[in-house]
Amino acid sequence: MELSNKQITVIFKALCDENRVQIFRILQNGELCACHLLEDLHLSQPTLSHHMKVLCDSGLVVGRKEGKWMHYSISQEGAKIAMDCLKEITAVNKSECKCCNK
Amino acid sequence: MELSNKQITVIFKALCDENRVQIFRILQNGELCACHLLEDLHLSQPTLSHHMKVLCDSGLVVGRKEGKWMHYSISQEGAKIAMDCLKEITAVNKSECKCCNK
DNA sequence: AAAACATATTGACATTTTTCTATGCGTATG
DNA sequence: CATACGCATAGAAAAATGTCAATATGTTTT
Repeated sequence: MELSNKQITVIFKALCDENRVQIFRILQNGELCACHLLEDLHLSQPTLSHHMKVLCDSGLVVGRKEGKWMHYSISQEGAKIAMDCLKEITAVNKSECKCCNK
Repeated sequence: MELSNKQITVIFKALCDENRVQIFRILQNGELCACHLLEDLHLSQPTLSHHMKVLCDSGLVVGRKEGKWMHYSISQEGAKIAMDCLKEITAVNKSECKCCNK
């Protein structure tokens, strides 16, 4: 995959804000339009719109436009990419310490 | 496990900064003390210290004090918790849309 | 065509985060 | 024991992020 440091930060920014984490919890019950998400969150509509953009940019959430509604859902492909990325970045190649060879 | 939204943000903040992602890449080659990390990064010593605190708070990195040196390494337990957390938060229980039943 | 509705964008402001210099603290070493 | 060394903390400035009110855009409905 070979994601850049910058790309990795974009993915995990999705999970760096409490409101966005809460949005994941809500979307776990299925696709939802923005106006219904808004009902469950103490946020203004523009703020929610901003968070949904961050989430879509991360790839962990996808939006589907239907008429005047935007339906958002958790992306399983995005989740897989994030998981692979997390696994890759936390993998250790060597365990001995270069400083003291322990 | 049942982590709070706040706790989840603390974990993934580790990966929301390019310098911190780079620190993971360096630590993949094994445990390293702060002064050696510093050589590979364009950061002041206090800034690195700040980032190492964020990383340790996330649980993805652990520090080991040895004399006047702090040795940092990627925590496999922390990585497992983060992966479980990511898997949990992106899991979908239902897939139909409550708005339009699609 | 006008009005209503759902969402996005703009611009301003507050908060948080990143970064640095200066300094403090503990440990080792001459 | 004084000095040097490695790292952490404090405090301040700059940059990024989160937030809202106002407004724009696009779609549906009357």
